[in-house]
Amino acid sequence: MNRTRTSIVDIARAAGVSKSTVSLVLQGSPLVNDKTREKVSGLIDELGYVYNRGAANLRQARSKIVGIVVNDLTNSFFAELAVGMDLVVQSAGYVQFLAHSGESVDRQRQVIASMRENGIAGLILSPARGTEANDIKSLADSGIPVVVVVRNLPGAKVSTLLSDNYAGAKAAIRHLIGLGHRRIAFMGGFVDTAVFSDRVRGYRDALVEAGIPLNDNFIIHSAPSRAGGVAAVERMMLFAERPTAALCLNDAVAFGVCDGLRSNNIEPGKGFGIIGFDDVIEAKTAVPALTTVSVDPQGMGQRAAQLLLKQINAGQIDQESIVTSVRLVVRQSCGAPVKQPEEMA
Amino acid sequence: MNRTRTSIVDIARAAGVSKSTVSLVLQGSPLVNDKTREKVSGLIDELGYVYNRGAANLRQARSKIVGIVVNDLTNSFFAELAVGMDLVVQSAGYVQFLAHSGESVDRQRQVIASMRENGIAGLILSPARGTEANDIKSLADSGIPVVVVVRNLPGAKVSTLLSDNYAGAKAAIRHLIGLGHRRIAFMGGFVDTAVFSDRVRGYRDALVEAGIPLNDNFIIHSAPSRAGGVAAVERMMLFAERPTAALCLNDAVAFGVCDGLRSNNIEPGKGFGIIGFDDVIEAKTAVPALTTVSVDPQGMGQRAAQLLLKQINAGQIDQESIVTSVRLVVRQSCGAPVKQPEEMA
DNA sequence: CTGTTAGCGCTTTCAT
DNA sequence: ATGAAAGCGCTAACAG
Repeated sequence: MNRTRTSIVDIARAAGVSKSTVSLVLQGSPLVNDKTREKVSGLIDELGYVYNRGAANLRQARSKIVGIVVNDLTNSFFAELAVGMDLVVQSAGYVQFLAHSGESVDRQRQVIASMRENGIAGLILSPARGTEANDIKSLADSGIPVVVVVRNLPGAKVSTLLSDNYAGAKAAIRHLIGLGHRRIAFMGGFVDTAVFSDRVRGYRDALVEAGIPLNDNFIIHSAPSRAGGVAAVERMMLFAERPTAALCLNDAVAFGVCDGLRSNNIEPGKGFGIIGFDDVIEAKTAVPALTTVSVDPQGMGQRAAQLLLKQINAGQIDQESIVTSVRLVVRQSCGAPVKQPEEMA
Repeated sequence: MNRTRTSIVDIARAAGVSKSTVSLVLQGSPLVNDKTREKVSGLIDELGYVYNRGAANLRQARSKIVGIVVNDLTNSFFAELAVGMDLVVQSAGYVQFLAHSGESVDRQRQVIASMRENGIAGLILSPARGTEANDIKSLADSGIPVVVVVRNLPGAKVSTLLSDNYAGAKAAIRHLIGLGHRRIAFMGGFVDTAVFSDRVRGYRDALVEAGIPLNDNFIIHSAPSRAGGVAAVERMMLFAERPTAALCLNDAVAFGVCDGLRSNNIEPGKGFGIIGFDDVIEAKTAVPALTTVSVDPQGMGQRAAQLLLKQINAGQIDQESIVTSVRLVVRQSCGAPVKQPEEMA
């Protein structure tokens, strides 16, 4: 209940040594005599001393605090991302300012500024929609490491963790093949995006790897939307030898494919294997049992934190490096246990 | 990219004033001449000065940092709780250390210690299972306000936010009455707990309020477990005039009631209105569409944060005060939109 | 209105 | 192995 906490000098006086000695004890220095160390340590918890890390930070001009700003903690994907970060941050002896931007760039800017004033050693940002490279420029320029996750920030000179579309597509196709499918389509999207071509490449390579002949008709282009998914199914229905499963460019397309299948009296999941990339995370709750390909959020969080800590310790920040994260996770909405397609056509 | 950040003296020198003056400008003091203020402010963002809150904290022996420790951020209930706290903490100009204990008391203890060293002005704790009053005693004794939420910590002399069982029960019954039910049972539990009697009191009062005669047979005692729920239904089936709905002591009982109804060929929700108190939060995912009575997590988070800030600003901590939180929220697992019983018996 | 002075609690040479 | 002294960046009296 003391108004002024007991400090290093209090325990120094009590032990009859100088504060330097106490400081050395605190740091576990080997230069201090065992007997004094013992006495000092005794006093330390006898007097209920608590270390003032703020003072140390000031003196040393560094801190073991990292900032984490997440666009939507309410979304279980991001919550798990945060938990993954928390795990490694904590084990490394750091603490985190963890804030929720609620997809507001204003709030995000504000909170980043505040964290900076509070002396964070680094920042992990899962950007709010509409964030620009500029929003983290001054921070990064001041030499504080920044790691961006999940969403890309074009033009920002910081390390970024995005999902590995190629590997993800490959894993998804392997999954379908493992379920016994041989005729597998790729639905949705056009050729002009990097995302599309990476995913198609993964799709192709996985088929080749399994010795399944490629059939270019099975790459069914359409708008990357729910309507596009419906359209793709309609197109597919015309085929003499129809696919028994499909990988969809994203979850919106996948929803559309479900719609399309149902109006053709095919039960998605049962009659037709279907996996969607989980891009439009916000829509996740819309179709409960959809199997999706997505990054493992906790794992991604851990990697992001590790990356940040590495940069902090190196005292040097990566410029322009883009790291990609792999890992297929079959998830339903709500992170509930996996539900697989139970039969195949 | 400077190794040493520009400080208050740098800008003082540049402006040809003393650092006190700069400090005053920073604090928006009215005692400073408009012209100097202008010059100083100009230099401040010209030189890219960033305020060192740590130094200020040290000098003032206080901080605008609060600690928040949550037992499971992965659970959407607690994630939303955290978001509610974040909202008010941030608007009050504070930052938060937010950590996830993962239901580990060790981890929790560790993280609280770390936050304390980092100079938090207060702590909000959603305790890990097994937490004891002792775990926060020294913190509270040192004069740092602590607010405990969701779970009670018997013996802890701190303010605590728990749900208001009486009001919750009342709200639940009103809800069922609003759906047209008149014969409503209360299932599960025995008389010896405060929780039980509060809930039954709410149940009774709501019925009286609606002019529905009480029928003591409709209070069906049973173990507060899933098995207890099944047993309660069996008992109920013997009644000549059966209830058409029930409020269950907790969600475990409610699950049991669902089981029991199904084995009697009654469809829960459709054939029989059923609401469970949402105590066993961990079980939430087990029954997707169960209607539950629970506190609004965001609202509770906000209230907790407000309470904490009030205590921080008062410079004085509540001892032994227990605040209760109201508010019926009809939720399914995953926080998905409400699904109501669509018909009544 | 503005400058001087004296720390907050710690770490860190540099002596001893 | 331990102490003395300086100083991190800021605020708070107190003078002027």
